Amino acid sequence: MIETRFSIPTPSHFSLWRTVYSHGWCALLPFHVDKEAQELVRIIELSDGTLASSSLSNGATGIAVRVRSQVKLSTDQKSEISGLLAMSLRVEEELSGFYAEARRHKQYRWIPETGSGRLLRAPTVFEDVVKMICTTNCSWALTTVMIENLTKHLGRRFADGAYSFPTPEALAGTTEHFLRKNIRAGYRSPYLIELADGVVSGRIDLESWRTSPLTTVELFEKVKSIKGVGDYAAGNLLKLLGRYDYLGLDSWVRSRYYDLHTRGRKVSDRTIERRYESYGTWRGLFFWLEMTKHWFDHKFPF
DNA sequence: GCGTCCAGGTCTACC
DNA sequence: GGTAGACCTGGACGC
Repeated sequence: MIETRFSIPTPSHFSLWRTVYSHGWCALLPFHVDKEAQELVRIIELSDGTLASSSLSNGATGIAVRVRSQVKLSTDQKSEISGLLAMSLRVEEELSGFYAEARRHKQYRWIPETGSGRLLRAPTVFEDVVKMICTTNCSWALTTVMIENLTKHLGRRFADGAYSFPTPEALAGTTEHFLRKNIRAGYRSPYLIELADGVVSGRIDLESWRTSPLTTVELFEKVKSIKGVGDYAAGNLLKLLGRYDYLGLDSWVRSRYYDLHTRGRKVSDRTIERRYESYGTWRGLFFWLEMTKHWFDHKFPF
C-alpha cells in the first residue's frame, strides 16, 4: 500500500469537526469517523476507476489528508481526490454573507465563532440523493442498514476491506427484487432503480444541480420530480446544493422545534416557517444549526 | 409471543 | 389544492 500526504487549505471560520458532524452523513458509509485516531475516513472512487482510502484530520495548515492506494497516484489523481474532499467539506463555499447575518443576531453569534454552517455532503449528488431517499419514512437505524447494505452489496471493495459507494451503473444493474430482499429498501426500491436508470441514460443530470442557473424555487421543483423525493427530502437536498431557503421539516426536527420553542406543544409547519422568514435565503441554515446546537454542547467533537 | 404504532415521508387516486 | 390510504422495515411498547 502506498501512502500519500497533502493538505487542503481552509478559510477562516472553518471547523473540520463542526462540518463532519453537521448532520448524520458522517455516520453513513462510506463515511466513517475513527474516533480514536480523530479522523474522517472514506473510500473514494476516482473518475478512472481507481480506489483510494482517504483519512482526514486537523492539520497545522488546514485539513491534513492521508491517502492510501495500491498504485502510486498521479498528480491528476491527487488533485481529483483533493477536489472531491474539499467539495464534500464545502471548503470553498462562500459563507461571509451568512456569518455577517449571524453576527447581527445575539442568539446566532456562536455560529461564526465556532466555524459552523458547512454541511457535509457526498462527493456526488447521486450519493446524496440515494441517501436522502433512504432517510424517508423510517428510523435512522434502518437508514444506516440500507446504506450499509448498498455499499457492501453494490460498492467496490478496497484492499482494507472497506467499500466505495455504488455507482449509478451498479445500482441500475440490479433489480427491484434484489433491493427489497438484500438492501431492505422496501417500497423505495423502484424509486432507486428509476433514479439510477435516469442517471445512466443521461435523462437525469444530477451533478449539474450544484451549479444550476435555476432559481431556488425552480430547482426545488426539479429535485422533487425525482420519485421518492418529497418536500422534506428536496428541502434538505437543496441545503447540500448550497441553497438554504427551505427548512426541510421532518418528524425529528419538528419535535426538536416543539421542545425548544413551544414547550412541547405541536404547531403547524407554517408557524415554524414564519418564525424563520426574516432570515431570508439563509433561513434553512439558521434553522438547522439552531436545532442541532445541543449536539456540540454534549458529545462532539470527541 | 403477538398486535399495534411509528420513525428524520411520498405517491396516487379521488374529491 | 387538499386529503385519505397504501407502502417496506424493524424496534418499542402494551397486553
